[in-house]
Amino acid sequence: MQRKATALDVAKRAGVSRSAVSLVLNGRGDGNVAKESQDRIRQAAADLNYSPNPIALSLRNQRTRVIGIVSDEVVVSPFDGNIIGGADDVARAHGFVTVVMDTERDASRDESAVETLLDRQVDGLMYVTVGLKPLDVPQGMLRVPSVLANCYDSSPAPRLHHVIPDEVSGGREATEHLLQLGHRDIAFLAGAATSPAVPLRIVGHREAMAKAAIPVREDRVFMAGWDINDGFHGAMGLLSATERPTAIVCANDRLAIGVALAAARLGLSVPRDLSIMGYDDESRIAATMVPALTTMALPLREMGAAAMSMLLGQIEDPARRPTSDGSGHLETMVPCRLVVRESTGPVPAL
Amino acid sequence: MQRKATALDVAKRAGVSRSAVSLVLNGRGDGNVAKESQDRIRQAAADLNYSPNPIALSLRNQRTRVIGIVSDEVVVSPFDGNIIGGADDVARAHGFVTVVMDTERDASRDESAVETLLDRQVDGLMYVTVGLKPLDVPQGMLRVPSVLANCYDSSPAPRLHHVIPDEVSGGREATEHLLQLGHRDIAFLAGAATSPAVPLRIVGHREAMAKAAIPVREDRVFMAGWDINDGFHGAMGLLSATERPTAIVCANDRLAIGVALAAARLGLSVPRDLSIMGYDDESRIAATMVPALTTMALPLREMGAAAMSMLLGQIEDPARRPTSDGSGHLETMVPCRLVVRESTGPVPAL
DNA sequence: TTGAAAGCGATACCAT
DNA sequence: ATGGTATCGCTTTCAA
Repeated sequence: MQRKATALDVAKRAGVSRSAVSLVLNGRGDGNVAKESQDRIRQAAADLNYSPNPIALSLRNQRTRVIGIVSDEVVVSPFDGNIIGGADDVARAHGFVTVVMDTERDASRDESAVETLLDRQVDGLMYVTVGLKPLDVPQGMLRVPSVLANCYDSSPAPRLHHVIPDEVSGGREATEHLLQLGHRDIAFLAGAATSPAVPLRIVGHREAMAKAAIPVREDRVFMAGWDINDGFHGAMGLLSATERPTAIVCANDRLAIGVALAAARLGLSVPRDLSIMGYDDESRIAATMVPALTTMALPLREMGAAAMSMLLGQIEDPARRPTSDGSGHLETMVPCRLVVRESTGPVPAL
Repeated sequence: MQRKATALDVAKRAGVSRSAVSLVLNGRGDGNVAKESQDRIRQAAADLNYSPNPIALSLRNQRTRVIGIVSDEVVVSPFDGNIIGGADDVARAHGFVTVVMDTERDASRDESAVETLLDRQVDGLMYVTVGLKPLDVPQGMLRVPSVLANCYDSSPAPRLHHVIPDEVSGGREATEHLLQLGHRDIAFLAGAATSPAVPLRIVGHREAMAKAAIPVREDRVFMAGWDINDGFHGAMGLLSATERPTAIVCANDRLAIGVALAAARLGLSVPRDLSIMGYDDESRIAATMVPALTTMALPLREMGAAAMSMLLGQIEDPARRPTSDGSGHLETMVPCRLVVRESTGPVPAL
């Protein structure tokens, strides 16, 4: 592997000095360097396939064009992977590179991940979580421009901008979809109590029911958990009763799988006898379920992109960083998206 | 954010020169610097919370301690995420950081991802794929130490070391597990034809059947696809026939979900009437299925760790890089791991 | 219009 | 034993 061409090589070939090369290649040639020299320099650079050494640039400019991303569990999750994908797209488009450190659900690794990244001189930081949650913001994040994606500063006076999904309207629109199909007895399997998304979605559900003037039966709304077996057991309880709901909204697509399993075991046909809604639009799951799952898609890519745009904005214009006086608008809320497939249908005739 | 301490700051505080600081902090103090000065230097470094600037180090040493990882689709996959997790663990333990670029299934982005990474002066490269596959190795990977994880050089004379799972024994052991439970009529839903893992697992299946002296019915082994609906339709065909298999091996856990759905719809109880095996041990799926899935776990973390160890070895000792004469052992095969849960059981009595 | 020189932070060689 | 100096590759200021 022969050494890459440096600015000096280009200068020699063009018969000028390094400074001239630098000026021209950075668009500040006009008025400083003779038109003719400019051409020679550009030609030489092209010949040698020159591009400046980013390491040297970083050292010189004190900016690395690297964004550090800390994630609580990307590497095992199809979810926030998409947030990172959206963020990375935006970063790449601006000539930045992302370095992600995953703490694998071990919050005690947060600080050290941030320090490692800071040590590497990242220009900005982003913290991404799989599920919506309050975050005990690592100290280091306050030292450089930073944003939060799918989580929010848990301190009394939030200091960082965050981007989160609009869970209330997500819950509301899910229920509204079912309402429009004529359902009146709708159950809501709401995930696990630890997630702040849960109460928000329930609020949305209640709003929709209230608007339709339908009372919410308390035994129809409960925390089930997040996994297939949770959905299964929740549904078995709901569906074995003499009076069973005609539709079930699940807090994620895996719960919906459990519900579908339960329905099949009980001889119920979906969506003829029972409508099922998922949440997340999990890739490789929702679209290929049998029947294909109607679900509420989380706007993960958009969230990642929005968070990164916000961050890059702060980096290039430090004035945009949130002020410590707690003023200003620190929240971006992205709407969820209803995806209608085949697991929901008209309410069965009585 | 006040500036970080530099070697010069430490030198001043200790009343010595930068060189002395460098020597001492790199363990080459003895014989060069007075014991007393050494102590003062170490003390000063601790006081100032000094650590060398990695950017400056990179420029100076021409090594960045950054490993570039190109992945074909991590960000949407719970699978190779684990490979990367395993790789990252090892890298971190050696003071390296990983930068991953995901091409999101667009092979035309391979070269540019590699170039971006190379441009950033990574010390080594790793290419990771979700499923086993031959790889058209990006040119750039030949310019620095590189390894392949879950894929292999498709060229006639492989130039890069690769780490892959032992699919043949995976297929064999899956079938053997069922054989031990007394099953004789075993179906094999084998994924999609495009994956090289498919024929390998089938070979394993046939080996196991042959060893048990059971003829393989050709209508019992076929490519179904990789998704839930594929498993469902495959199983509906298999299970609606008058003579149905007592066990089905699936090429992944999502297929197994489809099979379970079909079984439930047909009123078949698992594992009483039908045993189902998955493959992958996909997180959040296999362990929480109803019933919990017996499955063949892919050794993803181990593969990532093995690949990274290999790579770091090559970086610190270039002599270990594969020679272009095609000699040497370029393959590391990692065994799969049977995980027995509840979806498999004794063959039903006739 | 051009080139020489300083500096970003660290290491290694070479005098002293 | 110690400190001065060149070097890594680049940008920027300043003199010519």
